[in-house]
Amino acid sequence: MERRADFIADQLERRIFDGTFSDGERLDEVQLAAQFGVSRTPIREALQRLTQSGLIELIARRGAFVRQPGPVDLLDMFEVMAELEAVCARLAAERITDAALARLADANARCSRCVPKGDVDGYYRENAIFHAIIYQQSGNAFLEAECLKLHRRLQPFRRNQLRLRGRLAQAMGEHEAVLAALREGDGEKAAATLRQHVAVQGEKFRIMLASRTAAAE
Amino acid sequence: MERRADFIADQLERRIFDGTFSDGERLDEVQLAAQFGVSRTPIREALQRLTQSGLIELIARRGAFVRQPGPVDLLDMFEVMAELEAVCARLAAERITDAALARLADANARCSRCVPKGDVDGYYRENAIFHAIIYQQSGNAFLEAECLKLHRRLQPFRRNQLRLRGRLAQAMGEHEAVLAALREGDGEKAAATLRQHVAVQGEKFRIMLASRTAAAE
DNA sequence: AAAGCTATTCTTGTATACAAAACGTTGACT
DNA sequence: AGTCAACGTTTTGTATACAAGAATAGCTTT
Repeated sequence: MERRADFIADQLERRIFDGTFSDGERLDEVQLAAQFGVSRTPIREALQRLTQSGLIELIARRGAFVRQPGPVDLLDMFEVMAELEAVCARLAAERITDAALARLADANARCSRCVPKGDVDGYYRENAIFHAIIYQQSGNAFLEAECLKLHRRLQPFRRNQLRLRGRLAQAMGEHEAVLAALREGDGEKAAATLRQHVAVQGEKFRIMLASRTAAAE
Repeated sequence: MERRADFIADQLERRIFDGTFSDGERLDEVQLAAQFGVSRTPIREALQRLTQSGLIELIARRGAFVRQPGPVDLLDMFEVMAELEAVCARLAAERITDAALARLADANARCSRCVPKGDVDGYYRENAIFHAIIYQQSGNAFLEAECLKLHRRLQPFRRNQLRLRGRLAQAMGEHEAVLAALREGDGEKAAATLRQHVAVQGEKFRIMLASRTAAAE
């Protein structure tokens, strides 16, 4: 919306993602205002924008508190992401165009070229394109928007997952399987494959949760 | 968040829903401020809150514009609602408690008592509870929250649908089928039944869209 | 007379000043 | 000494004042 509030919201979002702000921390308006060299007004607008993404919780007359998702939250979010992508795949299987299939194959090819180089950043970029094409080809603009929103929100937590040994190659195989199912127009197969592909990324947090609850006993 | 901004956001939301503000209309800040007897500040905060629900589009240095969803948008949203509820049902089939099954049966019983009386409001209230229990029993708090958000957003468009002849009785039957599937722990059956139950509500807008495109040719 | 440019005005974006509520601290009372 | 209450401080919520960009209208020019 506004120039400065927009910029500030982006900056704050980045700092929440990279852990500069820890969970539960209260963000002081005047302090942030001084830090950005602006008044409290654009700070407050930025904070409101961030509640929208769920990164911040705004409690009346108490202030803005950083809301870092815990393992349980992340597990839930990955589960929903997996289901939403599965829906996209199922719908796309019937609605996808030949041109889009070609673009999917392209993104996949560029993806696989990154694997031997160990180019995680490059892989991640092309991977995002691959998924975005499937969202779009669902033919449902609302679904597409929701998927992009959640994908973006989970981004920082998914990157770590990609660095695990052998995960890149495995993911490539899953991409190929999804593409093949879409080519065949087999919606259920595409959905199941993509659901599993995404659900795997949540496993890390399931393990983290399991070890934590075990330690608490 | 804030007392007045919160109230104002609710009021504006109501006016958008009931059609007081038409699609594309620009909302003047000073005019609204005068109308509510407050300054521009809480008005601006309320408007920001409404962008979050997608009811308003905020364009930089141009103002706030009402975004009434068209038939295409509604069709997409109902499709996503159907899929999300299907996911809830599938997950709930494995995770639901006996107590929750009893509450579902209760809500259903209260629902069916409203049908012969033609009590649409009562039906709608109990119907919302029925669906909310299924969201909750998915065991996924994030999914539950997303479902509640979308359900709430679609509320004004669903009510009209309920007034169609025979729809209430038909919907009751679908509720019973979902409950039965959940009792059996048959996730796929519960998902398919609930998906269809919700998808029917989007049909009205598909017809509206079809007649509109036909008229344009 | 029409088109383009400029100036004025209207509206949004930001800063500051003020009000009210919540928190912490200190003091009095039991 | 402990607890509760009142006061002061800090911080959020709201109002108003100011700045900057966008729309519009009027003027000039061709």
